[in-house]
Amino acid sequence: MNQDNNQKGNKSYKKPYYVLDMFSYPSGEGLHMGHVKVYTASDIYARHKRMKGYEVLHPTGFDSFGLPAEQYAIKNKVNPTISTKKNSDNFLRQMKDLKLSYDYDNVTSTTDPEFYKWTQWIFKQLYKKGLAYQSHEPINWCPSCKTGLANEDLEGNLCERCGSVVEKRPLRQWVLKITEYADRLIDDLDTLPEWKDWIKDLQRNWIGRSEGSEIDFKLVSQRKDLSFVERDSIGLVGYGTSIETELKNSYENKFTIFTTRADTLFGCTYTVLAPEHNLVSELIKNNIIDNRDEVLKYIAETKNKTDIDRSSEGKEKRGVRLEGVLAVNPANQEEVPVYIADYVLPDYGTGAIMAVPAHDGRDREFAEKYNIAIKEVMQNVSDDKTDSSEEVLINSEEFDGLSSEDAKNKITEKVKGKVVKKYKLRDWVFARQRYWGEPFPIVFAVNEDGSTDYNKPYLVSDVELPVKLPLVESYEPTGTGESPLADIEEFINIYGYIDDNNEFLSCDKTDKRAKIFKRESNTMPQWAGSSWYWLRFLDPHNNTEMFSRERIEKYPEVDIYLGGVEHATRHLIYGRFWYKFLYDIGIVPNIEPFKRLETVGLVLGEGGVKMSKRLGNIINPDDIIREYGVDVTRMYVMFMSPFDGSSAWNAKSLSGMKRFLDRVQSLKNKIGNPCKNVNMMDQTIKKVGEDIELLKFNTAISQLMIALNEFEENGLSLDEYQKFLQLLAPFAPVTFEKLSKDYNMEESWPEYDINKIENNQVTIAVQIAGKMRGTFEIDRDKEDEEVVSKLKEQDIYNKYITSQNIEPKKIIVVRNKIVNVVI
RNA sequence: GCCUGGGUGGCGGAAUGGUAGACGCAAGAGACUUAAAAUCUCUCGAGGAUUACCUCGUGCGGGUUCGAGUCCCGCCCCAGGCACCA
Repeated sequence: MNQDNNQKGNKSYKKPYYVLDMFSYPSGEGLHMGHVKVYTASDIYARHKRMKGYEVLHPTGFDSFGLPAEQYAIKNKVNPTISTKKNSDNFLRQMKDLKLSYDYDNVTSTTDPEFYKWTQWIFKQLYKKGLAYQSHEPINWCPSCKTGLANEDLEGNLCERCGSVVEKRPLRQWVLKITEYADRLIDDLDTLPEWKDWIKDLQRNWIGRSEGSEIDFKLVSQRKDLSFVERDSIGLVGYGTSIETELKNSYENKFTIFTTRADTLFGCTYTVLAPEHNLVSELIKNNIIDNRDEVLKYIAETKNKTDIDRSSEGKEKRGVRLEGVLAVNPANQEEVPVYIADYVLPDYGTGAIMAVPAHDGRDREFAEKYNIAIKEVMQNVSDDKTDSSEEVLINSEEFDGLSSEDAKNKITEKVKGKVVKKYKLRDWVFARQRYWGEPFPIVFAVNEDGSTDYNKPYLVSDVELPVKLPLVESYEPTGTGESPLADIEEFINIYGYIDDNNEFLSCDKTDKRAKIFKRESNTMPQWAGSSWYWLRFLDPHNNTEMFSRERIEKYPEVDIYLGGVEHATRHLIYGRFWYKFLYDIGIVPNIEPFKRLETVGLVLGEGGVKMSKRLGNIINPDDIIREYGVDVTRMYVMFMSPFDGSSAWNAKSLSGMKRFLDRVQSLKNKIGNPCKNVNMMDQTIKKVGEDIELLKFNTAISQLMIALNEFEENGLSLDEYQKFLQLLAPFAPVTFEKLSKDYNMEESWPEYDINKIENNQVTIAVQIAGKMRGTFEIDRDKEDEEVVSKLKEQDIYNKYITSQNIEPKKIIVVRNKIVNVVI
């Protein structure tokens, strides 16, 4: 409350405040009820802040790159620019219908070249800092969308957008090194006290940091013929010599495992490599494995298995032993078998594990299946057997009795391992083989034979930004893993030269310096624009800078950011990553972009099911506004549940809100003497203001209803009437405008008198033996003794205590609230 | 399996450890009306007494406390996220 007092005193200075809601993808369907809920909430919040004297920045715009527009374009042969414009205009029309108080003069869109110029510029900076690189590793390929996808775009093993099973496909990609920011993305969550803990958990979980050790295991060959020779060397003359020679040259190698439980190293009874592990193919190539065919068969099976196949097998752990080799446990030099198994993932940790079946459930399951030894090395010393944190080492001589944590370090040190951190988060696959996205500011040199030399990329000079998307006739992806842009000769082939900054500048073909280059044909993913859009919102018409210094200093961070939870692990991680990067290169002043984050709950269809086209239960905001008016629509959506809760649409409840606003219209007739209940207005001002701050719009509205009930019954003064209208204004702007115009009212938030909030009389509840028995009235803040003596005058006390000849053991008085008689 | 969030009337939902069910919807009764709609008044957790009283009641079982929807322990169920992460 205290920080809100800035409207007093210096009138000319208004404290800046940035209220942002997640901008929308302008679909052909128009706004849905979910939009109405978030946007109305942020609008009420913004209006309230404005009334309290803040200089509120409340912008909107569109995230208009993306597949649906492109698919529409493919089908109808129209450039997505056109359909996108049409849809955005419809969205804006609806937003205005809803009386959302955005700054409509500064609406911008990610597809605006003046916008994506800066998206390209940021990419350039990432590239310059070594945070953008090309990769040919197998990536997730959606055969239906015909494009590569980031891990974040998958649901299980399915394309998040179309539900197709994705394949792994090696494809040239641009990748951003988000993993380099993984620690900061986790650690800096601690600097965000206004974020909900569960959202932070979601992000931590997604990034998935685990701290552990990397330990080398020696791999030695153990040819079957060795044991054969040893057994038979006495008898088989002439055969032994050659084998001995071969043994001397025998294969020796090593591999690195990752573990978070280095303390259990002594309990390792086998090791597992991912079937895809490089060492496995090397062993096969060098003919070290005795059961080569079996191993190859298993590897092939793994390749063909999708994640769905695997889980349908109940995640039973299967694997194949690599016959002929053994791994040496560096802690005790024990030789243990080596397996390959698909429960070890190639792209996490080092793709190899030490298995400790005694202390890991998965390893135990596997060991039991293949009859591998299980060796206990930890003992629980806690009284509470469920507390696994109090384990000490046993069976290791050297380290006996050490606690788990100490043992991790000591053992890692002993075996010359490394303490390392690993993440689930992968680098961000930042290229799509599609038309409707930001082109990369990249060209490639051309080989003598005319082919593109992808090893020689050059950044396009700033003066040539934006690299504009060309107009094309066909938007269909090639399907060969290239974007449709690859076929547009006029776009792809470009003459120019490399300037002093080692950047590409185009020039005329006839220019002496002119050489042919080829443009990058991939485009950026839809997440690119949304990773920084709120910064462009500061200054969308600035055609020389991303935003002016003055603007970023005024609004260095978003004060409150409202949107859907579904963005917690993608947009909000990408956005934080880019913002941190921009901080590192001195563009923005903070380490975190969003000071307070609030997530909206779902608006479900009647009966509590999701609204969907298939079920035909979609409620169209336009229809509701037409039938009931804007204010009823806004207030009903706010009243139906708390902001972060989800609840079902109920057409009948909607008419209750209409009743409320109708009654407000006729409240004017009750103006006269001040309300008998002198506290009502002040209580309401306090409650509504506080609830808006907490986004508890449902209880704010209920307080307005309580006030209305009171005023209808007991009348109200003109002053009370005007204050009531002001409180209503952020919720029901149309009603406010209509009713306030007779009074020449200022649109400011009324103040309350804290001394008037509380009644002089309070109701004390009487509890006898812990049960409620009645109440009595007494002056506020009376001493406990007075409360007790008043209590003893009560009939209820007589009935339960005096007349029963009971002597209370104790009487507990809670000031202004309750007395409890303990008997 | 792991991590979150949640479970309160017929429904949406209120309750800094202090009168459970605010506010609203639906339902019932009544008033107005030729009638209906709208509007207004009253009732509305369950059971029993039927005047103003008692008993039970916030997913289940324990516990802490003068007092628990709220805190602790153990379960069950629902929703979301992650998912063989070593």
